[in-house]
Amino acid sequence: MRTKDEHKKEALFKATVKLVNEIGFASSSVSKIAKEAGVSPSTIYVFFKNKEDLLVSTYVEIKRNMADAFLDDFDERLPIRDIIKGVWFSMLKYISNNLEKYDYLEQFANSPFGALVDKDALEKYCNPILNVLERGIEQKIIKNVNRELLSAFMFQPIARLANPRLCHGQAWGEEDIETAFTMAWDAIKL
Amino acid sequence: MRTKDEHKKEALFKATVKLVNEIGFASSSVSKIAKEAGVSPSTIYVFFKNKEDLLVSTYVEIKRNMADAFLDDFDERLPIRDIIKGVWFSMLKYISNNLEKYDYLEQFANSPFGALVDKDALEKYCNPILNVLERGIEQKIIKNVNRELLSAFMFQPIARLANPRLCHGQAWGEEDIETAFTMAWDAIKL
Amino acid sequence: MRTKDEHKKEALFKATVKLVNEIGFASSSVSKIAKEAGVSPSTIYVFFKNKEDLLVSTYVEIKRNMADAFLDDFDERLPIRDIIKGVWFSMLKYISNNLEKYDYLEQFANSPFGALVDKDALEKYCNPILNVLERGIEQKIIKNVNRELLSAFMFQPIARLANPRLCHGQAWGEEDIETAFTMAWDAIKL
Amino acid sequence: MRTKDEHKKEALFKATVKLVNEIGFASSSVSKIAKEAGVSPSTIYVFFKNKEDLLVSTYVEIKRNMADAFLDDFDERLPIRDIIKGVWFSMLKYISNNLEKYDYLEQFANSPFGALVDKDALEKYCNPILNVLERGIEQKIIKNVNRELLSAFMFQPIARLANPRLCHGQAWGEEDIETAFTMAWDAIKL
DNA sequence: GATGAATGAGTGTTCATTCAT
DNA sequence: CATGAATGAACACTCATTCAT
Repeated sequence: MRTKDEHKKEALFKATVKLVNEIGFASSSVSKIAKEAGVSPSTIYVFFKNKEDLLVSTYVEIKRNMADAFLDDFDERLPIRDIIKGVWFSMLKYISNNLEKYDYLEQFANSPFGALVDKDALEKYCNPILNVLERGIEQKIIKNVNRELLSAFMFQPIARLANPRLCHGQAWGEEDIETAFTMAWDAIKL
Repeated sequence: MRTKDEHKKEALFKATVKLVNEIGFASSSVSKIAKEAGVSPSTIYVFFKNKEDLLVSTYVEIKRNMADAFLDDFDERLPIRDIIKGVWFSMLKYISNNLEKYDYLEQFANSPFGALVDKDALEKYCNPILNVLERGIEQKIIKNVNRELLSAFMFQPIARLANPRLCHGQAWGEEDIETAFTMAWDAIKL
Repeated sequence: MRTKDEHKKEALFKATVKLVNEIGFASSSVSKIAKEAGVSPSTIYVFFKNKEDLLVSTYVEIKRNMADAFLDDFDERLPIRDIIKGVWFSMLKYISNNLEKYDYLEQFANSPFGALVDKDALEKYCNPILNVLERGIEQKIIKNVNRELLSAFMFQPIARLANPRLCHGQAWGEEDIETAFTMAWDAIKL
Repeated sequence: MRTKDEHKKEALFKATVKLVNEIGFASSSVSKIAKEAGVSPSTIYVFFKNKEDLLVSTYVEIKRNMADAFLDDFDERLPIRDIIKGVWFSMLKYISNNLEKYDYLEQFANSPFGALVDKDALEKYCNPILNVLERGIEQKIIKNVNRELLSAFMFQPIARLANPRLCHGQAWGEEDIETAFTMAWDAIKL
């Protein structure tokens, strides 16, 4: 028997992300994705159970990839503000350098497929960051408020800043980013 | 016969929003929308040029409706912080009470259709708010930074807090909202 | 609006029967049937809910048609043997003249679709014949045995005689048919 | 290694019959049959030229098996009526005990595949029975009519009685079967 | 001998849209 | 104005079969 070609799976992930960016979730059909990936539509069903499986797998793949990047130079021994600043910059950098992937996440989450993923399983990737926030609260550095609020003010604005659709192609300089982090920190610091 | 027309158009807007919420953008076909609205599929083409026109019109309709609500009890003569707090609470209230419409906006914006709307035309609804921010900057109450940053930290977190998909059904009490606004204000205030 | 074209429904029935005869139940696809009927595949879904509905409707249509033919010159006042002989000849004649339809019935019945039809509803067409058999039993003309046995020996052989697949194209003369009925009658008569 | 082969071929016959019974001719795909038999789809092409060959071979296999059973306790020296009664009971018994196989035969015969089998080759299995009928005719015990008529009245009703689809699950007692044979004999006896 | 990878052709069905009324 | 009839194009998916191993 022939051996399974993992390049094809990779190509399918790539094609899916690219197409969803170009023509949107709704219009990204199986056959278009196949053509973009340079395989036959039926080949997709060798690697994935069905279209849903392809889309969800692509999502999970990106999420895992992203979580790795966020925690890349994560160093627990630094002062709390510095740790968070590190993560914050990692996020902005990753998103800026992977706009296609980020856009896929957004479109995926804002679709009925979003409900299909095991959120809790994915959230455990964020635990190291959440733990740092907890420590900050204990040390009276960070406001002791609902954790969702902390996340919302720390990380949500990044989504906007990184999204060229929302910020009409505004390019952010080093200075702006520094300023932005200061604002995020002002929001959550005690 | 004018009245009948407008009823049908209204019904089509409603049906579109409802369906997109229930089954998503991709699965919301013209005929399903027509059936939900209680009209024939071809009737849609009496009111709209095509499917795209229907979706975009629905979007614009909601945007206009929303902007009205945001500026409902807008009073320029109040202190700046109070004005902004008023708008901020209006937004959260509107979104909480109109989750279906809000969800439609999200799905629409995160799709290639988003690019079809005249953003500038819509943004002029926000001018009164932006003007208040300008005054705050002049009066050294608000940080003099890129305006996108101000918007991002003022309003982006609301999107997260109001979105039950992202905050798994967390219900926000009066206190939480008060806290959240404090954080937003901390972020932008000088 | 355009008015529904009943000719097309008729053409679809005809095409279905013809194709099932030529290439069999298993190979008769929706698109082939559409092409044979000279309509678009999607037009089928204007007249029928789905493929199953088309096949079942075709079956029921033939059954009704057939029952009418069987009872065509049914005359209750004749002697019992003559009534049955009349029906018997009608059946053989109808089947011989409508081999395509008969073949469709056989293929349909010998398929999982067969289970989908409301058998009892169809059997009521046969009630007049069954009633005659009952009278024959009361009058001690016909054997008083399980009714299924009577049907099996009266009518089942017809299926074989009329089926050219089973009788390799044997053509039946007047005499043969007369003989065959005698045999059927010998089987059930007391 | 011969043994392994034949196990797989046997398993494929079994799987084919089972699947055709459960989901019908049309839906019984090569890959489903392979899965049911516990082999790879491509393995089928080791044993059979193609799908058609598999289906036809299964048919012939059953036919051979069945003919053996029919002539199991065939004893030429008995009186003619007893010989025929013996065969008749063997048929009914075999069919009742092998409904799956019988159902396969029916579905197969009522399909264009039916035309592909060499009928004459199969019919030679029936020669011993036909010879008995000839002797019965010579001895003026059996009606001297077209041989097809004799077969039709002798054996066709069995198909009906044994087919639970046609006789809605009617269970036949010893007495009923005795009666049924009497009717068959009445039909053909002089 | 036996297999899983791979595919072009085909499946049943729904799509957005037009047309005649 | 409003509609149901009608369709070509597309949909997600499965098919029988071949091929490299």
